[in-house]
Amino acid sequence: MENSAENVRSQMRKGVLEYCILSILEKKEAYASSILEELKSANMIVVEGTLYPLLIRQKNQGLLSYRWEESTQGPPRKYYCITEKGRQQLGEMDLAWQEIVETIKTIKGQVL
Amino acid sequence: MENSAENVRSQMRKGVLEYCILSILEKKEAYASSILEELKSANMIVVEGTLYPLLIRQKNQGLLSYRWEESTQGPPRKYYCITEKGRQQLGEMDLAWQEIVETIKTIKGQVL
DNA sequence: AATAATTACCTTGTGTTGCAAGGTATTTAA
DNA sequence: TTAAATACCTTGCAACACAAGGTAATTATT
Repeated sequence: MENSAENVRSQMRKGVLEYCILSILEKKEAYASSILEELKSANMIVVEGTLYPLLIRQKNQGLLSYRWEESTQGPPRKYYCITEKGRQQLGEMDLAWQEIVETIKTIKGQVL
Repeated sequence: MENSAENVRSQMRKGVLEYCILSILEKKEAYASSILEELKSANMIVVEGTLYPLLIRQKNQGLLSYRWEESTQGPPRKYYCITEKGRQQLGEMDLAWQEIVETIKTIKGQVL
């Protein structure tokens, strides 16, 4: 019914993906395909059907803005850029992430 | 429409909660209310409506078993216990968690 | 004895998220 | 002119967390 190992990873990605996107865009603007590559090279497998709706959601929430840019090879690219509101959200996410990492450490206790 | 800071935490909990439950039950058997308390003391806020379906899901997947035990104060308690299959799943989750922590570090890059 | 408080269990309905599996449009190479 | 590559996007589904309810057993209070 499910590939256990892959399902485990998929579930853990939830909620962390938005954090990853904002973190990537904090450094420099990027378009969807390049974000996919950066995630892939960081070992986080994400598919288009996940990323596009996510970017649109974050744009609708005012966390991102975008501009079109012609490409020398292929169709135009939609470059996303983090907004001030996005930076604030990212700050909250940094805190939330650190808290969760600490929580897991606490629960795993002396085992780890 | 949403409390941003709390929503961020709620989303990040997704997928990690199952990991927390198995980790808690790895150490010793426990019943729902005591699991709630342990999570709370580790700073992870979870409500009953989240925990009960989760325990039932994990039991149905064969990751947990349970037994009833009378209580000296109140109704009987349902003590959950991790199974061998649960331990295997926990092993996969340990790996998945470490991978995600590494991934975030990679993405945050030299910033952190 | 009747009522309230406490402790423990559980369910239903809703919104969010990730994914599989599709699709459209532009440019370049064959 | 056809195919390949690149880039965009949508629809339908399943899993999850949560709010807001509810039931049942024991003990304390009136």
